[in-house]
Amino acid sequence: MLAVSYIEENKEEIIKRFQKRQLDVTESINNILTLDSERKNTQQLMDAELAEANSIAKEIGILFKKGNGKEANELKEKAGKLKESSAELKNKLQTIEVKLKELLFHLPNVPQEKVPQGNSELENIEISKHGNIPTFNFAPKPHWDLVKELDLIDFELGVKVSGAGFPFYKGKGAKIQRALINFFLDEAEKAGYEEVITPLLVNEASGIGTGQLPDKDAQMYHVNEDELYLIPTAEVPITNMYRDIILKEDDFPIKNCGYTPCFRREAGSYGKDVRGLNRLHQFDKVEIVQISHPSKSNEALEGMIKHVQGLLEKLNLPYRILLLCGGDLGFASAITYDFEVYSAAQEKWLEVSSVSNFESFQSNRLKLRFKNSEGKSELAHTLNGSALALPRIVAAILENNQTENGIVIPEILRTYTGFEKI
RNA sequence: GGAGAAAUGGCAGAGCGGUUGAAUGCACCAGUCUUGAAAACUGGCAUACCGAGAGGUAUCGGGGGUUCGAAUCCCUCUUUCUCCGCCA
Repeated sequence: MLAVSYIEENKEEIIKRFQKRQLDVTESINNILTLDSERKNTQQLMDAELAEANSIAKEIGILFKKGNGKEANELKEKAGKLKESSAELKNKLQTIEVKLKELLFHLPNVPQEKVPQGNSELENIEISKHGNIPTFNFAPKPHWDLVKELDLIDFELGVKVSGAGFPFYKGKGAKIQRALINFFLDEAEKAGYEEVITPLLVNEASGIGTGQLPDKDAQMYHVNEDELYLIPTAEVPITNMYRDIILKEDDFPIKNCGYTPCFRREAGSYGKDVRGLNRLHQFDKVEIVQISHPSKSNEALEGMIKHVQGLLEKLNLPYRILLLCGGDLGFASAITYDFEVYSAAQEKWLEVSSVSNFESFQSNRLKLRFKNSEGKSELAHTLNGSALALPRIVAAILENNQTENGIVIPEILRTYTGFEKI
């Protein structure tokens, strides 16, 4: 959520920047500014009436103490009338505030200057490409065939027990999951991220804080009975640890990491790239989160990119980094880099990580602030990234490392798996 | 799940219808003193919104109500604690 004061001060620039998202926000920004000035006017009127009512109430108190009941009763009548009209103003103010919030909630974040304009993923910019795409002297098999032959992952069993998109990992397939989780967590810890184990169900306020609610509620599983949501990413509980908090300047940077399963309904995505591990309702991910001083957040973003790169290089996977164009940029993000790993058998790039700077967009919803050097509270910046999401990494390892006599486990993982080959 | 008690500033803790945005202590910050520090003393020390400012408004777990006036009374929700039950 953008701050109204920010919109007011940077109106033209914001409208221009939203063109990167292919959005014309002129009208909604004008509406926001009009509503906000209405809000101010109404509040001024209401405050004036309340001030008068308050001073009358005080007078009445004094009169009663003096035993001057007659005069006090006259004042009571006056105060009663003031109460009625201020209640009307209060209603009006609430209506305005609801409308204003509605508009602000539906306005996405302002893309950074370097974000390219564009409509869809086709216009994302490839920043760099690393590693070698493997070649085979046999026809490489896609991971869904490999996992079946080797009995590593059982999709049908998942369908029976839960439904599509909820696989069982078995034997060495399960071990690889655990190995990757531990490897990712160890690397994050080395990079200065403190590990947390979070709740997997969160309340509505948390969903609003990080921007999943009120708009994308169709993407989250909802436990109606208890008004809780299953987390779509550890970003939600980790970032919400800092909701309603005022930090000190020397608390920065705050770095947390956490492994969680992630639950996504993936409503409306049927039929597209959903085979095997490519798209699941439940998957595992290690997430890294930073709370940063506004002046340092882009630097922090660079650090997170380096960290993810390090993981992919240690796993020896060919990957590329994309700078997302405005049209493909997430609702809450000001700038996002995607990491894609090459899948040899599917002959395509699979997204395995998304690293974003949300600037103050989430902080404003979260009321996550810090006292700046002048002693004033200012919104902090939030960032997060996947480091990494498991399923497509597993897919790429299986597919890229297959040989005629088995799948070779990346060297770095062998101390975690305890085996070198499947 | 049942019965009871409670929720006040960074923390502890008063207040239980009327100059209470809130005593007091601790913590913290600044000043005096000191070569420096400690101690002592003096002052400051919540958040948001409105206002150029003076200042105003709201907030004592959340929401609603009674009243001219609510931290204080009522309703409701949430959370915590104690006891009982259940349970990895």
